[in-house]
Amino acid sequence: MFQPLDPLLHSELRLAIMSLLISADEAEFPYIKEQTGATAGNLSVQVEKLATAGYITIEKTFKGKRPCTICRITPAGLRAFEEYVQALKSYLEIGKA
Amino acid sequence: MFQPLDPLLHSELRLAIMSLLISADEAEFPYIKEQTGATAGNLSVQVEKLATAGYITIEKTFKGKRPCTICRITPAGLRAFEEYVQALKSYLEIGKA
DNA sequence: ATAATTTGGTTTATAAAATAAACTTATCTA
DNA sequence: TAGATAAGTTTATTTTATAAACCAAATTAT
Repeated sequence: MFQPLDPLLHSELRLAIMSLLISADEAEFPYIKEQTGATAGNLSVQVEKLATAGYITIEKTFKGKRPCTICRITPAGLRAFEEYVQALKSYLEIGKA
Repeated sequence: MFQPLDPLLHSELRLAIMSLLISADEAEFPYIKEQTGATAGNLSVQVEKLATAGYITIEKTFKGKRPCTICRITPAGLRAFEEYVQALKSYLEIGKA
């Protein structure tokens, strides 16, 4: 009946992060922060969780002299996102099939 | 960019409950329990939360001699669900619009 | 030059949420 | 009548989300 929802993706902020990375394919920490409206602390924690799960990668480089954290989605992350969307449909597609 | 997700609906179990009630329009506690696979305790708590928010009603009657708890969705609940689905789309519809 | 501010974060503590375990009451059944 | 089952509720535990506090380096102001 209802397919289980990946708890890692069923989170407003983490879902937003994944959504951004899918369309942008690469994004800097401050940009994600701005787009999601998250605090830096919260974002840091959630990004770390996604990386630990292998859904994204975190590259720490420099932009001139300032540190620059770049996030990218992984193939596993993309798959997980797609499965999550499929699972969600079992809750949303009312009376269909 | 991303629309906020009603935290009351952004929960696997509560979303399943709402989904059931939308298609069934009326459901008994044990039926919801069976369909969602939730424990009675968890279900009791979550159903109570939805009722407190005015998203569903809880009618306590009897079926023969045994107690029987019937849940129904309210117009406000239906609206909230629809808004939730709309909001979700801002996270899922990648690269569209 | 150095003090204050801003940038770019991380770590840690707190608040909220989900979940299950334990309990209650009443009804069947052996 | 003793034990099991049904139908929940209440309470406790665990997990999660979130924000507050912190840190280091770079920039700006005095």
